[in-house]
Amino acid sequence: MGTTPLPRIFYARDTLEVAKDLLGKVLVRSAGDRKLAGRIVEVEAYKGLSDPASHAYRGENGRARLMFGEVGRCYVYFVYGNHYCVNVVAKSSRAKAGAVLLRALEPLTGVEVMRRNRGTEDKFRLTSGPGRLTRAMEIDLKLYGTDLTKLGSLYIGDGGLRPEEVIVTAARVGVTRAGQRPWRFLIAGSEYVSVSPGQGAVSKTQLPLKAGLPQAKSRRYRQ
DNA sequence: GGGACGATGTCCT
DNA sequence: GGACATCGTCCCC
Repeated sequence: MGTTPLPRIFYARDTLEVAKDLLGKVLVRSAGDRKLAGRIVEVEAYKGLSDPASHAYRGENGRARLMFGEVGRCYVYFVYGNHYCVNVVAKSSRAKAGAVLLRALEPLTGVEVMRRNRGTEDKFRLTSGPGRLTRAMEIDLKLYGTDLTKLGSLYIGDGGLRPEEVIVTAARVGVTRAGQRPWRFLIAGSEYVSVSPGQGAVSKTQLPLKAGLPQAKSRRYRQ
């Protein structure tokens, strides 16, 4: 699992569909002789020109230009003077721009390096948040524009949901410019998500999530 | 050219 | 629950 990069056609579909299908896939960071990897458990979709919360909302300018280009590349940006966030460009052929923000991972490979990078031993907090996961995985602006469909310093490998896993749909986090659009998707019951739907930050004792939350159909991407 | 603020995380109370 | 770190962008002088 996670050794073959997803092909470009995976990303050439509706942004919301790609977002949901990215759950369970594996983000891989190769840095020198090190390999860091984590399973994607939480994402958010940003729909370009029709989405006031998207950096692409104001048009094809500056850093956002990338979201109007080739799908399957990564859009990295810097926020709050402290953190990097990583997105994947994904959109149907009709859409002008679109991207999926990676919000949380389940650490798989290189956990000790991630602990060092994050300065904490708590495995549930190493990669449970967009800023945390980039810190753990050593992702910054140098990787802006990296082609994630090629075996390289950063790519997304195959994988999928386990049969019992269900996708939960929720409002996006930290978004102030668009009304509450239910464009956040996470794996129900994962102990590695950032913010549980309708609650504050996730702590170990609040988990696992159980049924009763609004849900989207669980589905698998066919290789 | 400058000021406000953000797709956040951490520490403190 | 709230302050604040800290800087790239955007938007409006």
